[in-house]
Amino acid sequence: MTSTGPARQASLRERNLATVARAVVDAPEPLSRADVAARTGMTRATVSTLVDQLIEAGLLTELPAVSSGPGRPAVPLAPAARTVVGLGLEVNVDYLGGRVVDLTGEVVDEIVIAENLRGSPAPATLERLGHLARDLMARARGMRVAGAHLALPGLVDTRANLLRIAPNLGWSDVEPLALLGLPASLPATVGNEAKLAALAQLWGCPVAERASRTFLYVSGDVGIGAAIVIDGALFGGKRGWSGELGHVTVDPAGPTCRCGASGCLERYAGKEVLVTDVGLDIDVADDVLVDRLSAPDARTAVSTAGAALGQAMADAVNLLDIDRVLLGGVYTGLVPLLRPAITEQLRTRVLGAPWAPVDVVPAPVADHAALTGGAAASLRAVVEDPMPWIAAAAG
Amino acid sequence: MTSTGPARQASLRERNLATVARAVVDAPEPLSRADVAARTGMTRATVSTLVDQLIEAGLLTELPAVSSGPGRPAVPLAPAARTVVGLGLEVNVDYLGGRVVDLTGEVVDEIVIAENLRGSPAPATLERLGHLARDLMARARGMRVAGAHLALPGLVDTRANLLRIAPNLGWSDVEPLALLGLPASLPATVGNEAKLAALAQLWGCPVAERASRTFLYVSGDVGIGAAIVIDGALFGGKRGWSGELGHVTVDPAGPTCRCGASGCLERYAGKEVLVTDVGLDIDVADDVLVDRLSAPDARTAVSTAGAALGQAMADAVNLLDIDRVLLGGVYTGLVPLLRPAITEQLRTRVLGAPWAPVDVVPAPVADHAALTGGAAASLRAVVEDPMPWIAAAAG
DNA sequence: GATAGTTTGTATAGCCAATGAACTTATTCG
DNA sequence: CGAATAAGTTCATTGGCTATACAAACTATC
Repeated sequence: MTSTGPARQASLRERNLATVARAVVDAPEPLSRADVAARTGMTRATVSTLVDQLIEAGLLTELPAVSSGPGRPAVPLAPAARTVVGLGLEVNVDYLGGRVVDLTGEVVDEIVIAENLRGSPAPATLERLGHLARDLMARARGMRVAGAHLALPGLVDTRANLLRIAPNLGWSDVEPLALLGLPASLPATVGNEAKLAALAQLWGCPVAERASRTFLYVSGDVGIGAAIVIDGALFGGKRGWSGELGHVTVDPAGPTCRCGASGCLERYAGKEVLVTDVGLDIDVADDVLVDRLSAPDARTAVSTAGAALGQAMADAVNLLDIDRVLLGGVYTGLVPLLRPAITEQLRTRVLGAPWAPVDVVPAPVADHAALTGGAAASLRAVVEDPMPWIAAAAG
Repeated sequence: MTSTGPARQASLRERNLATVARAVVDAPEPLSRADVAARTGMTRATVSTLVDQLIEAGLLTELPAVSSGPGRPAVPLAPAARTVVGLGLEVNVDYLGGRVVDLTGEVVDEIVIAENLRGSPAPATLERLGHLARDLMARARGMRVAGAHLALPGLVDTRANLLRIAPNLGWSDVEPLALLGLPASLPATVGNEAKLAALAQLWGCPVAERASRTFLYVSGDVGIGAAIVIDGALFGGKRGWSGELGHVTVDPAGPTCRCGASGCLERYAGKEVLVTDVGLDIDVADDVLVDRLSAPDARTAVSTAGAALGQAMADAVNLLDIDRVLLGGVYTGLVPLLRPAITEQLRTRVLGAPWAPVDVVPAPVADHAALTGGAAASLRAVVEDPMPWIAAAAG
């Protein structure tokens, strides 16, 4: 209730350090101190001291100076490689794994174990993942791990780091962090798989490829999750349960869903429906499914799913006023097939469509995006608040 | 793209002034300087200088000291009455008007003209409203008008202050601010009626009655608009077109909507449908309609509308993770009638419902809420950034 | 009814961080 | 080689918050 805290002198430092760090990390190409000053409006003197601190803390590095034109050549700055890293973890129906990413966005290390985890025992599986995570951390010796984010396919209470229910894993009411057994000093949180994957689209790839800062990310798998990103910020809702697109009603008279309601999107466009429509097994690889759905006799299956997806998306767009949708998960490869039906729905059902059509594109980061997103989220926290790292480096 | 600006020393002042102003304005009862210090974490010395400036600027006042218990009696602080005011304006299908509100939340003055404005000519009507607004400003001589917000029932591009389309007025592509002819020095914006009404729920009533800071406000009239408020901030979407709940699809095979799509919520729970269901005219007063819908023979009409409303709300809640819905407009009085059908839908369709049921309550501010909300929005801007007012008072 | 006790509000010295202007450094161009 | 140019650094100055001490205004008690 009580607004934001007081602004002390130290707050100035905090904010300006973050501003400088952001400027360098988010820049498409290396900036000099002078560039940063011009871009942020600070004086070169201020930027200089801040940059020095960020270098000292291991968050930025100086690249070799290159001279172009008259004047003293600029010293280009870039995020430091392999000094501070983030750890992304995930358990999903068909694999479990971890990925280590550094501030440059490079994947430093990863372990991914493909395996069917439907109905696996939560404690044992999470203990295995914890072991895997500790292995990764041991292999990252010399680098400081900023934090870990665990992605799970289900309803995660982000305030309590509690998994309420993950229907496809068959898990419910799990406290995953306790079972992982990570060092207590490591900031760790649990998040929904789709939301962390969305963050990967925002930060987890080279700057040029990054998604615009406002979009809806839709992740198709057995369940259909979504994440809402507005102006570079994830919109999680009150408990982090936003984006349950899979249970938006497509037709109230439709088939019953696992969730107990009727006519949910999942029953029209979920992976289970897609595979059975074309006579495949749920464990089929995504590219095989895409191939099979490209065949002429799969056209009605595809257009039915696309229409349902488009209808649900239209509802979301009408509620949220978003003009860009990224399709991830199984849908990534299906974009060309699904797009006609989707855009038709968006065109007719979105009230604002005449003035700004909605873009539907495949998600740029596809490969285990939630792992990258989880790692990137930890790193983002460092960029947004570098002060603790300065203090630690000085101490 | 380029992050936030630099933090100068002056930024500290700006932020702390805002923090103090917020603390006093949002407090349920008057706070002393010492209270503010304790609550914000600043020192009494700092708070003292800041409070003095805010008093000087006419934003706060000292109330007579009351002594209770030992020690020097505290001087209670409160928002100043009738010094700075906000102006809310609105054109809707059945009236046009303006309202002047001060920092205490009191309505200082208002002019409301009940009148059927469907199909009225936009330029003439807005010029009339402009005249009315100038009258109100003249009558508020001695008070400083912080800003004006015009509420319109339609798609408003909040970045360009452009009305794209207001189907119920029959207006399209209007630039309302130019037609109002307000003084150029007055900050003025145009907004959607439902969104400004939602802001009234947040700020426009005595603190105790204020809605919690996260809710969905649904305004039922001919159209059905909604506004999403998360943590005290309106979620407008990219252009301010969020909350088009009236065009969420209830049944893709349903009747055709004015918007061209089929089965929109508006066709099940809009006022037009409600009145024709019970044989009334569209111009009927809201309380007459409520009375008529309370009759036993209106039960199916009510439950059909409630179920549709509940289904659309469930979609919204699944996407947004909000656990409180305020019903405004015609719906305010219908809450007891509609609630059973609505909550049934929410209970079965909202994925998170087992862990946190959704509250459905009538909106606390009902009477021309958009007027109050528009005025309150201007005042909120003053509270959130008092610095310019300090400077003006000093100069 | 004077005095101790308590809390509010104000004054003053000190500190921290950003500024601006001058200065140094490193390059290109003529 | 020197003039021009731009990057980065140094340093006195300024603004704003903190801490500490102090003045003010009240209650409670002997």
